[in-house]
Amino acid sequence: MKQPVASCDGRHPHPPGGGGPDEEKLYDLADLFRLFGDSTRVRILYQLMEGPLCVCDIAARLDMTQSAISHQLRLLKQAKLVRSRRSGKASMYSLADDHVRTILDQGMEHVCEEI
Amino acid sequence: MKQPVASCDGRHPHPPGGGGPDEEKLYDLADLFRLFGDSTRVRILYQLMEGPLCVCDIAARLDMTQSAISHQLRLLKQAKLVRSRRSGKASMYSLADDHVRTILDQGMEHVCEEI
DNA sequence: AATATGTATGAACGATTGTTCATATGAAAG
DNA sequence: CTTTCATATGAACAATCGTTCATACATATT
Repeated sequence: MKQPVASCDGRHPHPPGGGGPDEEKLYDLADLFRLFGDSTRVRILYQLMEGPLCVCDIAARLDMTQSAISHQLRLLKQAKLVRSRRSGKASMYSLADDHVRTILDQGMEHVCEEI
Repeated sequence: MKQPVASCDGRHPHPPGGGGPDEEKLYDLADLFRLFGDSTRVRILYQLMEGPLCVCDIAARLDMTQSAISHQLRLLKQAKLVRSRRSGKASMYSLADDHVRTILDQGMEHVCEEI
């Protein structure tokens, strides 16, 4: 199902073979967006924009179970969208970098303009 | 399950009630990203970045059935990410606006940097 | 009108996903 | 060590999703 080559230099309209641009990277791109494509995860990320939070605080703010939040945080962490550090018996989570903010902002901008 | 209020002015850390920022808009945001969260749709959009295409051409380029592509195009059109115009018996699809390009570029940038 | 070509769509099916439940792991307090 | 509090995780289940198949609709050609 997957096509072969890919790179990230850009600048290659459609390589003679005809697959399309950056074929393989497109799957990574979809994987990235898929993580932002769930309301629970988006709400978690937005909570973290205000600063680090532990799991139970996020769960409380979102009125969801600790388990549900923890599962989603695991996905976000795997994708390096959030970081975590132990603090006593709590785990403090925070946004991994400004990329996350940028992507959320861009998306929110689009949703709000909504021609 | 859904929380009440929302707006898009930004600038309100967390309204006293305690839901979070822009509660309702966050669902729209997730819905938007969800559309970018599928490799078929992302590949379609990338093909359209090079210019308008009819359904069967997209299907051919992506080596998928016409039906599969048509179904996805319907979703993309509903979300106003693509436009379509009839041209003879073919339907020509194109990106709806530059927002789509921006979001794809932003995402691709992140995937390519990938710290 | 009949045929051919391109597109749209409903139903069905398999696969993926998000939540819950139960339980395990980790860390601090008694 | 035992208990308590916070977090992590595997299994299971319902819901959602993407593709296929069959078929309907639309436009052009003969």
